[in-house]
Amino acid sequence: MVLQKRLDYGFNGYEAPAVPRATRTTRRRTKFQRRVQDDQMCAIDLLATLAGKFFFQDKGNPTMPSDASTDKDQHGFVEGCQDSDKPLKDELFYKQSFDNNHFPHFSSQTNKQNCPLNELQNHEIDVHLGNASVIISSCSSERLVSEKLVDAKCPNKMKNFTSKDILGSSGHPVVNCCKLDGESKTNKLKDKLHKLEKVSIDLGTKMCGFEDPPTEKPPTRISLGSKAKLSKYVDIFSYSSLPKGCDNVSAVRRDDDENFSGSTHPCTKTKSFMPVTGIHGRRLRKLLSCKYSKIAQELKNDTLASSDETLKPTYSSKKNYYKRQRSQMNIPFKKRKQFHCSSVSNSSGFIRSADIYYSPESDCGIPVLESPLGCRRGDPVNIRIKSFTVPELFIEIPETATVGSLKRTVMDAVTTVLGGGLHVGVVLQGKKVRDDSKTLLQAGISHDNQLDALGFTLEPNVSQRLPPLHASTSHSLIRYPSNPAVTHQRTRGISDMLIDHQVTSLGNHVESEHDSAPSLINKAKEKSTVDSKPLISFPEMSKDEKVMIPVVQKSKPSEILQRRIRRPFSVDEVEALIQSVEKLGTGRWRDVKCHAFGNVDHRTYVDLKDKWKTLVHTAGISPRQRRGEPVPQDLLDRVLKAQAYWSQHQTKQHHKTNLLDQGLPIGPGYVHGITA
DNA sequence: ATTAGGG
DNA sequence: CCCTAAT
Repeated sequence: MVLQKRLDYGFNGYEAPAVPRATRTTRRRTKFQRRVQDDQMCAIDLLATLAGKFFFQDKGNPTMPSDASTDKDQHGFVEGCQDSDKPLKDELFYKQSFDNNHFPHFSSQTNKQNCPLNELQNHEIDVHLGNASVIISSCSSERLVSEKLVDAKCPNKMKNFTSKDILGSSGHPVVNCCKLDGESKTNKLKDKLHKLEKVSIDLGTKMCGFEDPPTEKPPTRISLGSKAKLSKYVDIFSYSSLPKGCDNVSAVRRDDDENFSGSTHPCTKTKSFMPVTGIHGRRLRKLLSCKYSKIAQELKNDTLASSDETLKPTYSSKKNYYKRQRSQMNIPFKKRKQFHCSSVSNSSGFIRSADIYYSPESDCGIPVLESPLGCRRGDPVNIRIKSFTVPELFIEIPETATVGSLKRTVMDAVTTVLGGGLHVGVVLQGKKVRDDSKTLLQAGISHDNQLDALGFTLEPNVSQRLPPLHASTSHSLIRYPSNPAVTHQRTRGISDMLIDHQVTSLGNHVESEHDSAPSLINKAKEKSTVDSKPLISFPEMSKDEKVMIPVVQKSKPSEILQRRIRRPFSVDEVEALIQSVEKLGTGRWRDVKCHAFGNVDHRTYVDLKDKWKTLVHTAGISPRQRRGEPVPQDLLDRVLKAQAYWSQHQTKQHHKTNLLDQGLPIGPGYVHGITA
């Protein structure tokens, strides 16, 4: 995060609103806050770009010790992700083969080789469900093109998961369930299986490059048996807890413990599948952990031949991957491409989606296993969700608000929407399918149907995180005026638009004011909706589509530190500085300040010290490389001489002898010798 | 509060 | 211009 900040700042151009410099005390107090903000912004940055939106956290317990690979934690999430590819290949790529009728019958030895549980548990971290790339659309709304692939298969036997398996014959990653034996009957194993399951899902996800036009992305498929319960189906997307009363059968996990242990498990068990708490905190991590999918791609590129070989290539590409990821993280918003632009409005206003594509044949050629209940084998339903559209953020903020507050506001808005979790709704033929316990078949979602009629809705789930709008004045509505000019901009996303807005609004009024809280307008916009209980409902979208997002305002915006405006030194100032330094020497900046800039408030001794530093540097480089108002060469010469002189003479020694205290600074002989 | 340096 | 460790 620090790096990020530095990069943003650079060393050449300072950009800051001109605001009164906070007192040191204040600055100190806000230091921490600022740092947190940086991190948050970074997170948002990632959220909005890198990831997109459907990075569902699957790791059940973030704090869970990861035995063996402790370095994973030490290296941070990114590194950790990479590390996980070690066992990853083994662990994740487990696949059951179909040659056996009964899974638990392979030798435990083989099993262990193929799927060491201890390793599995080490890598259930940073798993994300599904993947999505953020599409910043030129349309009025941000698009999340998410291509998820959740190809549920339920082979009966486990086998090594080779790269081939991973990629699938079609070249698309597929998710496979895995089965373990031995300790399978223990709860511990069950947990592991759950984790494994998650991993499997994750694996099946494919990372889409930002540069890849959506249309070029391999289609993501959701293949569920007709028997799959809708609840699980939905969970895959919503990452929300299982609906109460759900069945124990799920499309994704149906073959794991149930079949394995030979017993059925109550749905409560399934809940662990989608932990709802702590999502927020782990989200960033998740975002950064897209490596799994990335790896899958790399495996592909590396043309792996055998499962054994998969390890090497993966490792070798680790660094590169890391770099790439890093660099991508640092790409400014506007640099990130967007590709899609199409949105459809829906009555609820917050949704959309869906080009669903249906494919009667399972292109992976993997048979769908039988349901846990021992039912017949169901026909797979392949659903392709081309993209999700996230409603436009509508932010309204006073012109006097600072960029910083705007950013925070946006951040809050985004986190509110994404961090609050999303509920996925299934819409069939325009009707919302509410019964989560229904099977797809029962719900009418089968390959026999025209899946055109199938749609999904994404609904923000902010009600649980935010009190009702009217509950507190600390909430403000963020709205962003949707004007055609903006919405039609291409290759720009919400953030850019917002920034632009800010720029436009504030213009040169950079020196306007310090943080001011966004106006608390339209608070009453709240409208209760019968269906969606969210306290904060989203008004119906008008044609121009806009969504009001309540945001929690920072309690003490006034304390938010602002960077001072940049004030280039004039030649006169430089000369004064040089003269003073010649006399007083370096290392006595306080005195220099008093002597040459005593009445100049905005030039602190630190500034002068910094300026001297840059002057020395400037004098040492070729004129061509200098920037800004050119400093006369003669002045630069003096700088070098003075610098050379004072570097030879300890300034402090002279300090004792000078009479500055009396207001009669006495220049060293050097000055007289040179200037006189 | 200053100073010195790295960012 | 910011941030910090040392003074």
